[in-house]
Amino acid sequence: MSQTPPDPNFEALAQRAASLRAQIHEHNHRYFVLGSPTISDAEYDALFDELDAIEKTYPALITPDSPTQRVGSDLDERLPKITHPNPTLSLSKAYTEDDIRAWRTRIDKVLDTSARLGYVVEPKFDGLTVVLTYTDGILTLGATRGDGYTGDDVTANVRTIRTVPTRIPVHPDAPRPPSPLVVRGEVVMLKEDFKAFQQKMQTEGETRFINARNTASGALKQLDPRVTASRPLTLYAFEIVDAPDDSTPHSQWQSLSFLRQMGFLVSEDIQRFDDLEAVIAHIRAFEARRHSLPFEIDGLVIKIDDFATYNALGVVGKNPRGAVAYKFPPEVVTTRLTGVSISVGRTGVLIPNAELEPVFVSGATIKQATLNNFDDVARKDVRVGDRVMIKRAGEVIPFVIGPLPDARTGTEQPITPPTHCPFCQSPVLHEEGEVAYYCGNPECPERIARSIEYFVGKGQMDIEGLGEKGVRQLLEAGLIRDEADVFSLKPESLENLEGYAKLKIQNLMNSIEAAKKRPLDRVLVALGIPNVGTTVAKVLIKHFPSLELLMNATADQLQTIGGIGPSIAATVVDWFALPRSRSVITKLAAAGVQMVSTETQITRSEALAGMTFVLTGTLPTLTRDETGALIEANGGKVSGSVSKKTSYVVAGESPGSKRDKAEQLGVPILDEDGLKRLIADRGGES
DNA sequence: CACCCTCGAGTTCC
DNA sequence: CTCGAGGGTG
Repeated sequence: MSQTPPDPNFEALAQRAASLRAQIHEHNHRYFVLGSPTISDAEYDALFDELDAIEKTYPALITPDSPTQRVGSDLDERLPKITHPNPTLSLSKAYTEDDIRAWRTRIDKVLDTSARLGYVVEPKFDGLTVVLTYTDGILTLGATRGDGYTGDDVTANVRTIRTVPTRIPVHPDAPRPPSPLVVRGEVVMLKEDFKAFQQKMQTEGETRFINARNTASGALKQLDPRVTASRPLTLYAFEIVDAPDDSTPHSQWQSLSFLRQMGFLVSEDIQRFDDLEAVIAHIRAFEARRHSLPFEIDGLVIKIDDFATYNALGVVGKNPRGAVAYKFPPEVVTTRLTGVSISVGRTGVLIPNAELEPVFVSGATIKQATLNNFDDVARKDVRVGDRVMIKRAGEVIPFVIGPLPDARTGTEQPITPPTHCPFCQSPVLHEEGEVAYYCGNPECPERIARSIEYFVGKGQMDIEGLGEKGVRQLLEAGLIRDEADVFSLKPESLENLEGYAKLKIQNLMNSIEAAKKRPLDRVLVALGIPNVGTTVAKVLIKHFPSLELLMNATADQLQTIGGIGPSIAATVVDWFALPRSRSVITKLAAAGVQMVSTETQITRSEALAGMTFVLTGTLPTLTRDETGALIEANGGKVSGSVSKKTSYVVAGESPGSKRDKAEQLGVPILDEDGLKRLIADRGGES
């Protein structure tokens, strides 16, 4: 060992280490004792790793009480303690592919061999590790991992978990179990179970259950096993800790089948590889589908398969050398809710938006997230100033999971629905039993801006070159006041506007001209009548093939149409009764916008008549719109959600949850070719 | 009246 | 993509 050279930063690092130790101690206390953490697991890990790194560089800075010197504890003083004869060690962590390769290189040094090694890759469950002891096949002890050496005795609680065999073998013809048999497993709450449980508790006014892991942990540590029994826990077995030598497998991969034979639930998402690069490729692929797993994971564990080799590798510090835990980049982080802004949609609904201290999650810096509605805010009890947990739902849309109430200082401000529209000051409306709060003023400038944005948007009038910014600009310049004014824009008046060059103006004019020929059902959608989207608009136009006719229809007449109930009928009639609506329609007609249905419904065949399709993912050659048009042209229907009634799901590259749902319900799945073949087989046209 | 299916509306970042 | 709510059905 060489002498550590003096470092000008030594003082600063010593201070930093002390501060990290204090922070980690506090968070340990909050997490393990109070059960209410104020930072996310990933942030905790980051603090820990930073301290660990400092101490590795300057071992002189290690103090006996440093959190790095012991394995984290989750002991609960109310429960009886047991001592583990075979302590559970923690695994060294890897955050990058190179970390994994480095792990392999360290192995080579120790073994002094480049022999081919087998690897088993398992999900790293985000739950609680428990140790189960069986004597003559009877479950005699169930204990939490605790700090690895000492755990809580939760035998009675563990027995209530359905996937824990209390007596093995489960099947009479299976081999007799060795005795004693000590098995390690992970107690988790499956995502689906957690969701259902959370919902159930919410209806009973309990909103504390924020994440599956903490809920599972709480459930397992109940003093009354009946409470545990009422919570949907699942145990996955993943390791044989101890058993008489001659009777058990000699590799991890074989132990997993052995555990299955004994009647334990073992995850199906475990694989074995002979090559480290294959392991890495697997990890990369796995990360993409981690969300379609039934349980939460925060990474993958890679183990050397062969026990003899694994044991020969020994232990360094508190980590076995034969395994490594690869951690996914964090997906749940905490940040501060600095404020709430209110937006008004074109329908008048007021939506609270969270303003966040910028934070990096799942590949992007988030500084804003929707809070959906005020019911949600009240249910979660989020307040301005709170530290909140954030994730990106489906990897994309930022989502506020909930506050960390224990991090409050007392200065946080509750969020209440406004009594007046922030844009036009008119009183806010709220129907009893409904979630939404409305600005009821159809002339509200913000609502009008939103309506026009929607009107020119894609899928409606589809005027290219005119987006949100452009609409606001035109409104401010006084060039438009409503939807119809878009059609009377003059090239000359645009010239003075910032950002409008000759070519851009020309393109915009062409686009506006083209919009006059949109089919009537699209015009109807564009008008933005509440509850009238593509489907409803099509139905309405079919029965009332001109705006003139539709405008004069009564609610009773509308209700006779299938799919139109009292609610839609009322909103349609009400909307046409508004002076603003009538004026817009008159102006549109005057501007030359198509106001009658040309009704040359280009149904080329009835090949798909009576069938409903749901689209997900990206197809190789057709766009989403083209696929939909193709299906409709052949008499089929396109729907947004998968159900038992769905005939086919058409899935392309990187499909979403709909594909999984289809598999669940047994709905057949087609690719693009499959769809084309189906149409051709039934005499349709592509 | 309680379900299930379907639709509509709004959603972030770059 | 997800939620809330409308419409229809048993």
